[in-house]
Amino acid sequence: MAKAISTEFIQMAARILKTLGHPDRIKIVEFLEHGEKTVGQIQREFNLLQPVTSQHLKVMYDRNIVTFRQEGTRYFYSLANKFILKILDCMSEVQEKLDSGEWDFDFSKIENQKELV
Amino acid sequence: MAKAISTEFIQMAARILKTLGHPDRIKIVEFLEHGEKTVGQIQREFNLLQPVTSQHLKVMYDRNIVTFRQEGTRYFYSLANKFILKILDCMSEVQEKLDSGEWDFDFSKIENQKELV
DNA sequence: ATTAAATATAGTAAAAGTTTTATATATAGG
DNA sequence: CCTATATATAAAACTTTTACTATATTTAAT
Repeated sequence: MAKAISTEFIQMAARILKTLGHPDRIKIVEFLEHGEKTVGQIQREFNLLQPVTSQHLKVMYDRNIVTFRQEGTRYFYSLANKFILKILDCMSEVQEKLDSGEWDFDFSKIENQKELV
Repeated sequence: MAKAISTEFIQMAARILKTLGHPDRIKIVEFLEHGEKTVGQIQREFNLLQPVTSQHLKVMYDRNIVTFRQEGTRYFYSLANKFILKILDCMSEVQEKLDSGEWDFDFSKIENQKELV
């Protein structure tokens, strides 16, 4: 059983989880695990529109998920902290368990859902 | 470096992360780690309104984060899968690192933020 | 100077999430 | 049967996200 989590930390964690709660952004963050990438590389990798890519990156920058350095006209983005790495580890660990059949999820309820409330 | 994450899994993970990206819901889920709880227990623990509590639980039920059993007029909620436990572990691990000073975050950017886009 | 490339920013409409207040449902107890 | 308790559901107002289109900014190259 893990130790209880403090209030300030919860606020921050909620922000980060919420922000990562978007398929594009999970993909981007996972891509960045392989090293820093330019906006163009990210955009092409996932077939995103340029402004969408920039916007995702901006949101993640504002929430301390990614950081960047500029080189000429290029912006190289990379992961901003180790929490993100932990979450990525967590996700791939879970996926392994699912793939191996060790764990099983019932996704039936969460398919094709739009609004919930 | 973790293994790449599959598309279907990403969809599901995004849903779960997004849903957990709310302070009340992180607290609730962490509370449920200690064992099943009734709506009333949760509500009192965190000083939430009853409908708010029910709604959080409904959203989390719909997204396969919690499950419940009914006993008379009481509903006992509990965690629905191990992914959630992993995420909780991940969070408390990160908090430990922060507490111990081993890791350091810069939260300056994310304080008092409302809209980002 | 002019143009092209890379990226950011702005604006807006639509969708989703949140909060609050009110009400309904179901079960247990008298 | 009647009432109280526990919880769910509904509806409305509000806030935040998302997606899209258009435009601005900056740097590099000619």
